[in-house]
Amino acid sequence: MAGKRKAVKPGSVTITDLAREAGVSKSTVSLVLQDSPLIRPQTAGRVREAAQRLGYVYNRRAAELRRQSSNIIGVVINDLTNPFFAELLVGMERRLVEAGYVCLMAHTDERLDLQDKVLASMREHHAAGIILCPVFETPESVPEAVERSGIPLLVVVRPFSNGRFDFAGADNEAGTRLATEHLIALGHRRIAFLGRAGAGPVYERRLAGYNRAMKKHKLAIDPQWLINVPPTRAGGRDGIRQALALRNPPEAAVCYNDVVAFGALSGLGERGLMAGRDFSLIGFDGVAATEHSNPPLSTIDVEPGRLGKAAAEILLRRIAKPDSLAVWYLAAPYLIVRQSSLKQNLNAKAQRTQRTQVKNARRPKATV
Amino acid sequence: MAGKRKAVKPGSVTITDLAREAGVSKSTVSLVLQDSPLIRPQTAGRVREAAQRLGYVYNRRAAELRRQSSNIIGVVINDLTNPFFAELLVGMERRLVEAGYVCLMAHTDERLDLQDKVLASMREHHAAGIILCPVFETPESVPEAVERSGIPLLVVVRPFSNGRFDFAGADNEAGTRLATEHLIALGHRRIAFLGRAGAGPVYERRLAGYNRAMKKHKLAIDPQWLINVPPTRAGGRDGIRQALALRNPPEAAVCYNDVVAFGALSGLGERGLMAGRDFSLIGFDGVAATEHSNPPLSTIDVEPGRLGKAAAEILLRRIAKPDSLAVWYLAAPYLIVRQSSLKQNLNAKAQRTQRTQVKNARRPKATV
DNA sequence: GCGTATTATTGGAACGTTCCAAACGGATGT
DNA sequence: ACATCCGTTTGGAACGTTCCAATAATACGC
Repeated sequence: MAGKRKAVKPGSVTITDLAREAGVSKSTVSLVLQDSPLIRPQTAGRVREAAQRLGYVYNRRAAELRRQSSNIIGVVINDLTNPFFAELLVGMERRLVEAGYVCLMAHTDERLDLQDKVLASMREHHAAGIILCPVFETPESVPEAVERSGIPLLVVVRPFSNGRFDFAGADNEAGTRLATEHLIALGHRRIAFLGRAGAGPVYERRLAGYNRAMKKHKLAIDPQWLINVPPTRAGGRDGIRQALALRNPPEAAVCYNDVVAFGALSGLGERGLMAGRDFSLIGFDGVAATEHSNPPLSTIDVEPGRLGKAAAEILLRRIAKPDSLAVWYLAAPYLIVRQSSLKQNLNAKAQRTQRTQVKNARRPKATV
Repeated sequence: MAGKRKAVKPGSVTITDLAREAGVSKSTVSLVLQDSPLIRPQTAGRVREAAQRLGYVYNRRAAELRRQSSNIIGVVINDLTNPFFAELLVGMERRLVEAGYVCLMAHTDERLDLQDKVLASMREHHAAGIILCPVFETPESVPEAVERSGIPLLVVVRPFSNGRFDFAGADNEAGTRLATEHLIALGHRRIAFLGRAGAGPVYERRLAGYNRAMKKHKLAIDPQWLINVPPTRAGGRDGIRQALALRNPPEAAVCYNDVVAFGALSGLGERGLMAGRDFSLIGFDGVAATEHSNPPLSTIDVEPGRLGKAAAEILLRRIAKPDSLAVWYLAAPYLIVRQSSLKQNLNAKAQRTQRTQVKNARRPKATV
């Protein structure tokens, strides 16, 4: 009884086969497949039964060709290895499939040529929309080309100076300002900043937040504290090594992101030092792993998963009404204090309490 | 001169437009687009020029409809948040785009209903192949349905008992055997195993390796050392807490995977303990982050990225010849010793040397 | 019974490609 | 002058859907 009648030649059973099997026209079958109320339930039943019997699978590409539509969203990410992006992607993807889309994922590895290639590919697939986290130094012509091809585009994380494109990211400057103020509030004065200088707008804003907070509290910045390392774990470790080797070493550091901070934790460890006791460290992004690093990492949380979801939603909105004004979404970051930035190590229970308090206390809504 | 002639109505310029513009037939245009040697270079030039001028973009879905082909590979992952899967995915994706494919990524979050949904979706898109990391408790009917629909299928990481499907994974038992032997060689006798019991074949094999090694060295296993926690960071932390609270506490632990081990590092830290000095810890997977945790984590490396690449290659091979025999690929894991599993903390330089030695010494090829 | 709504169904032309078979123009051979 | 062949080019029928316009079937009012 169940599905063996016709030896199922792969993908070969079509709407016309169903029509023949159910004794109706292919138009009718088509209407049934879209649950049209026009069809008498009885006939619909017959058709569905036939579909079951023949093992029919809907040919979406044929349908989309005809309808000039698509349920594919292209997502271009540059470094999935960074948990921030992984969590971002998961957030997006979840929301997108919920809305009936499917996500064509591409990884650029910070390579411009790859990015061009995958974007072209997505155009050829007539993606219904594209979410792009551009590689460093992406010329504006790239998003412009996407836009010109008529595909709704959302830029994430790294903004273009040109505000014409929808954008979703975090308020980086506010974030590092919070981070730096936190370290200052702990009594630190000699605070370093670890990151890759000149690495685009994100770095700039984060550095600016740090500068701003330092200036506000009239703290001089020794230029040596601006430690220039790649935004990787290895970079973080090297950065902390450099920092400790200075004649005028810092006693705390705000890190470009959580990954750098993890590296820094490791770098402290190899010197027998412990963040939160011998040095204060704070990360940026709020990836899940911060909660269980050794020690747990204070961070500026932008809720990557939530940001991804928001990004997806903005794109969906844009697809629904292509001509509305560009939106510029900035997630408001908040501070999470954990053991990596405590003047002295309290016992575990006390720390936990403090964390929750902070987290609940200031948890602003994201602003649009 | 460059591309502004016709106001580009999105996606609207077709092969027929090019034909008109270049004064040839659409058949000719089609041949040009596929670099057919049949066409006189001169005419080809004219066509290409026209394409440039009109901003033509190839409509892959139309072509694929006609040719009954596809360059889409579906990739179903259950937990991108685990860096192992992220690295696996990156490895696959890189290889796939290199081969001219594009990757339809879906995240199942261990939910069977979602998995069904995305697999159906991939079938509708007529994916050229599917890479599936099945959620726990996936019934065999699921891969069978995929297979029946004629789409080449590769199962990764979690095997089905039925060996009919192509599979790529790691030699889990050998891995934990290595891990356990390493801890034993360090002089440990009371060794725990941290993981989620009953969580499918991967857990079983890994546990088996541990058991085997213990038995081989005639070490009794206190049942309490089999600590049952979810395979997450929080699980690892809880696991180590439980372990330390035992009347007969272990002095070392092999962890189900690196993520669990990271949690365990954190759990040790909150007790003021340090892996490699007060306790020995080893992970499994070899994710990049192990190199820069605090302290750096000993692990059983299966090279996730390389495994992903291998998986992609197997699938590509299967697509090329659909009727060849099923292949069962097991990456041979190897031991990486880092600070988390040293009897006492040597100084940093000595440790580094030891690590590299071990790494170079035994780095077996993967077996097919 | 007959027009007339109303409800269900259907034929067939699209959508943008590919690719077969056929045709074209010119050179070559006889 | 004709057949033949080669290198190029082309018409048009697919591929599996959707959807408009048109038709068929049924119900309704009179």
